[in-house]
Amino acid sequence: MTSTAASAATTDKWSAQLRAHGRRVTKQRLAVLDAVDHSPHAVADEVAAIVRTTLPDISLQSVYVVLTDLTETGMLRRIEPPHSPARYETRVDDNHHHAMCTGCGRIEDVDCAVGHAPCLTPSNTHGMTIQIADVLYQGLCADCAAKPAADKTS
Amino acid sequence: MTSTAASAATTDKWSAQLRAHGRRVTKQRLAVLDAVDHSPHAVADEVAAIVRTTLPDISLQSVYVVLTDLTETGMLRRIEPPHSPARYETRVDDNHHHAMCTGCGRIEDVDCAVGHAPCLTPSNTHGMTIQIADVLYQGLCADCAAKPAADKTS
DNA sequence: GGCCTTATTATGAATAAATCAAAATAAGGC
DNA sequence: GCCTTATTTTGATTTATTCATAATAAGGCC
Repeated sequence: MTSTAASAATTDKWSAQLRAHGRRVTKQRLAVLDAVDHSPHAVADEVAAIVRTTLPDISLQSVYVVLTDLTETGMLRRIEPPHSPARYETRVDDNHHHAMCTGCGRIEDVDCAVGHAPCLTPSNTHGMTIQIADVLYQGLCADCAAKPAADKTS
Repeated sequence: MTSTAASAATTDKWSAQLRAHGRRVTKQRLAVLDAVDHSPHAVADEVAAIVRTTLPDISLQSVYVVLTDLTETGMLRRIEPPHSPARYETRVDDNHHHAMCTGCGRIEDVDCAVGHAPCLTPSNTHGMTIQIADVLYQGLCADCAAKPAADKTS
């Protein structure tokens, strides 16, 4: 019989990765990984809400602990957009970036412009060894552009 | 006789810009603009400390109000790096980006890689009209690379 | 130069996000 | 199944920021 929420296959994948990072496999970690995987760019609150569908009594603090730990191992990626609490996603190590709508706040994944991480080779880094380049595009999504002032029904 | 802290010339420049944005010219705004101009990437706390050398009784909240308002007019640019409160700078409208040292947290300006805003034309924006592209490089600065574990004097 | 309107600033409290320390629990090796 | 130690829980705490309201001052006008 399969596990409660996630398919056995994905659960196995997470378990293997957790072990590879020297972490124990717990239902909390699996539930958080599953939640973030199915709801990319979710904030801690939202992750907690999803996790509670399988673990009703988990506290927000515990979710924070797990999210922080998984981010440190590299299994999760944390995005910190302006005017929004931190968001999390399972898509890591593929150098993709993000676009945030200034209207509704929605966040979408955006692949790197040139494909091979052009932003990792800036002109002048003041002697810094660049390890990560996070790009955040901001603009108006198609929906918000269609109804620029829908809230002001004159 | 010149004004207290800033040169008359820069003060005049800020004043003109404030008026152009329909804002009144106040000593608080001038002091904040001057502080941010001389200490780029300063956080609100630091801006308040600098401003207090000329306006000793200004409260942190007032500094926040001014910073927020000036950011809305576009006279200041707000940077929100991970694991740091918001930072401010007077360099606006020149499409430059930032590099943050993962060791010491220092932030440096970085001009755009290709010069003409390559990051403004990503491959797939899901129908979004991109207005801004903020790039944050993270890596180890020369100083921190030189002494990787200076705190652990074993 | 002084007055008046209205923007701006000050004040104090409140909120949201995230972290921390210590106690309770459970994973996984034996 | 037991024991060690990682993990989770709990509750309090911190930090960054915002909000509502009252006090103040900028700049146009006479």
